[in-house]
Amino acid sequence: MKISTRFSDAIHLLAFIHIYKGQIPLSSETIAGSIETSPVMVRKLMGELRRAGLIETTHGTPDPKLAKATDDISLLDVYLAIEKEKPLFQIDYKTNPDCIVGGNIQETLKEYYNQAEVAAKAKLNSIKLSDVIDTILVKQKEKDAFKREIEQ
Amino acid sequence: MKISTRFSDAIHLLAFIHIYKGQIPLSSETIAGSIETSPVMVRKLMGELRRAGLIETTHGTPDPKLAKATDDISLLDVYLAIEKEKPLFQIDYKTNPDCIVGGNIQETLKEYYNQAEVAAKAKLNSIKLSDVIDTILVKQKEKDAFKREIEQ
DNA sequence: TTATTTGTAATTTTTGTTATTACATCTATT
DNA sequence: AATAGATGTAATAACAAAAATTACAAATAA
Repeated sequence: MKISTRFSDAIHLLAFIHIYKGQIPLSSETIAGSIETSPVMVRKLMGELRRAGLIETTHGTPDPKLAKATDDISLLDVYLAIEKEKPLFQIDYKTNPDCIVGGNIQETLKEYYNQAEVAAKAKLNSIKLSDVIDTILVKQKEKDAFKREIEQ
Repeated sequence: MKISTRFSDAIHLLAFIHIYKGQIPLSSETIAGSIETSPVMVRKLMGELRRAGLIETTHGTPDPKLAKATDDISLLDVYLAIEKEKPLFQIDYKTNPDCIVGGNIQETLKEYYNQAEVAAKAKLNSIKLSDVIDTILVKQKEKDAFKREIEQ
């Protein structure tokens, strides 16, 4: 199949809206240009973020807004908006039920996988969109400073 | 993102070897019957587990052995043997480098994603193959007891 | 030396992801 | 109110990674 970057793209989208709001028109076309994906994909992601209460959009108007402060949106909020109930670690449910291992491995791993998944989610919940945006802006400043340096 | 069922199947394989060792011949055919996959897949997984030092096999002989005690093999050991460097959360590397967001999102998310990944891995490292096997055996005993009950 | 099995490579099949096409619906402007 | 430009969504095609299959050399054990 193909590896999904939807979570990564959704964070990109939110940061983009916050950083470029008021600067350029925020159409799905414009946003898609930054993510380098299709406008349809952007609109689909925005639909999921809207239903999760993270952004507000108006039908027909290219002007999405964040529905909350950037320090009130965690990466877990975004993850859940996009990935929903999808487990982080995939369990093989097609095993031989008549075997001691095949018949009990699912229930067993479900417990242990969940512990690891919760640990990751707790960490995602501690990271806010504001952290991501701050880091992006710092990295950009560093790039600009280095660029000026080698130009002299 | 997301992990295939190979991780799940590898744990299955190790538990199967431990539980059925000496009881039945442990050919890739037999093991594949419990996982409900192909013998070739089993041999591939066994190859990776062998190279990671978790099992010992002999070419031509259907008799794999665990290379360590079951409480000395953690789920993280198995995960790393199978998934190697593969990140738990996928970053979209194809974004517009001329955009502030598109040009810095990868480096930014790499840091934060890694924090979440480490949290999950630390938890996986605390769970041992012995825990998995104990849980499987307890669940089987419970099944057997319940089955006897409704038969009377 | 023969049957069985492992170890691997190469190829095909399967399946989830992304891209594309199409269009109804809404907004804003004239 | 008519038009241009946008969103929201469904349906379909194209694509890419995983799993299954096929094939066979090399090793073991009888």
